[in-house]
Amino acid sequence: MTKPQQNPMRSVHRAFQVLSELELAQRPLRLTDLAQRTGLHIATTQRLVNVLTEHGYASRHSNGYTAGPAALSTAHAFAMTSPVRLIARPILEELANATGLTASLYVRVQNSRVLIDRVEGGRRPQYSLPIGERLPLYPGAAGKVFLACDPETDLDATAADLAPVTLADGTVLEHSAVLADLQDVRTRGFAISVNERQFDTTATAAPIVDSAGRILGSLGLSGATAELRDVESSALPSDVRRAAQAIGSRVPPAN
Amino acid sequence: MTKPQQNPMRSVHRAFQVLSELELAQRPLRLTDLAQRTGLHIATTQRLVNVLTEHGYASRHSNGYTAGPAALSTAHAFAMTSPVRLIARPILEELANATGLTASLYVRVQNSRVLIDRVEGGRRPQYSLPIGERLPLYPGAAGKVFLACDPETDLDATAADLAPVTLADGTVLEHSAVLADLQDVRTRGFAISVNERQFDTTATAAPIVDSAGRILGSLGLSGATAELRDVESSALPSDVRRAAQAIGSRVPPAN
DNA sequence: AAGGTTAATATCATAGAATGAGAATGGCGG
DNA sequence: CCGCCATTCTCATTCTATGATATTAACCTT
Repeated sequence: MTKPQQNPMRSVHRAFQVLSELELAQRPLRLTDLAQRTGLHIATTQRLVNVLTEHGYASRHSNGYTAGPAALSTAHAFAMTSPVRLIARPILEELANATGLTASLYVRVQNSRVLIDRVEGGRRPQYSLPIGERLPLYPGAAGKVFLACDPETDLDATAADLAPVTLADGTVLEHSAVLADLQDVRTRGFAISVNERQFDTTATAAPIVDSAGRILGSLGLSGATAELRDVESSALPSDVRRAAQAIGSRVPPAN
Repeated sequence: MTKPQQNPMRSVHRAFQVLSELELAQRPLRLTDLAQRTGLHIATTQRLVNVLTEHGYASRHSNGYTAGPAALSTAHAFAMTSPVRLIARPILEELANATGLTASLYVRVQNSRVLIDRVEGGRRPQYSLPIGERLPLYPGAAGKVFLACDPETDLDATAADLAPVTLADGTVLEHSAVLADLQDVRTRGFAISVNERQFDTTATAAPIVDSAGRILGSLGLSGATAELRDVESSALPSDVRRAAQAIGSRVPPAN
């Protein structure tokens, strides 16, 4: 998606561009497809996927290339070493136990968020392991937080980029609605979403900020909309906000 | 570890070299450390790790760099699309249910194996999620299979590279012992390990081979040594072998 | 706090790697 | 058996990647 068409480290950037397409496709891609999607010359694409494959980040199959197993081991290393994740873990458990809801930890990667860790709250068992899932920044409480709570972000421009957005309940948000939403999140320091990204799911989220003011992640708490009719007036948002602050204060600042 | 110091795609190779060190270290590394470990110039290392960070495959913290969250989402994509994994899943469950043991699926990445999927058998609950763990090829049943069952591999040279090896029970294997072991695995078509990599763990494993004879992975079944005193004479090895063949026969050949 | 030390980033000329056009090979399906 | 599509190879040109050095920033010691 991102096309860093600048000079420096071009081939490396392109390698990750290819990898990103493999990840995005969620199905095997033929070399030609890859070349088309990335906009690179076939020969170039070929050399890049060969390197990716050699290192295990891509795999070749009968019907094309997919992401490779090396990503799994790198992900494992990340999970074992990420300070935010390690610090947040017990707090996720605490939140999930206390509320019976699902506690989730996201970090931002470029223009999306990635689910880093999750503790399911109670009843309904979890069938799929969505950890590692990549989601958009806008619809969804935990995503909005990244946009709204980053002082660097120009909310107006961002809203313009995003709009119009269609939510899971069918609502369509225009520029002004998105902007108002983001501004609201920014001033309140937390976000609430009702049936935004997933129908019948309500969530509240708050930013995890280090002492230097950088956003390290987003802490979300979600459950069935039916069970959360009174989120706005409940203590949940401030609970989440407090928990997020607790995490942030324990993570040493990046520099 | 691998140093592809050839000309083509040098910078991309180096990028993965850096990433590999980050993964291996399992702790934050400072830029200088990274440069030393990879043998690259500091300036070069810096540019590479910046690109990695920009794409989310590395993260910067107060005390150095670690692997980054993008690896998680790529890993997720891999898990959702890998044919071997998808095909093997039900068979892992079946094996684990039938035997009460732990069924594991590994694939090879360069000179190591990565745990792709696992179904725990019965009693003892699993505390850590070791999926993604990177292990050596030699000690351990599931690893040996990759070396022994690949007709391309020169067992004698491989044994020479490996020896001497110290097992978890303290045994030290010299060249001849390793060679004999590998040859045995090759002729029998499955491997057995007792207290080799983990003390008090016994395992048996067989290669997953596609119709073209390429090794796609390794299927292992493991449990406490005490419960598996009679593996050699039991039906387990051939059960595993049969299951591995079943998987292999359902995966379309790579080309 | 201030000075000394180490780490991270910027600058720049040169070498050589990366690129893309096209040709050649290899597989697959008809 | 033949033609088609995907992949791999070849090669000259250009621009990117490199590494020595200089600069800035962070850190720790006292």
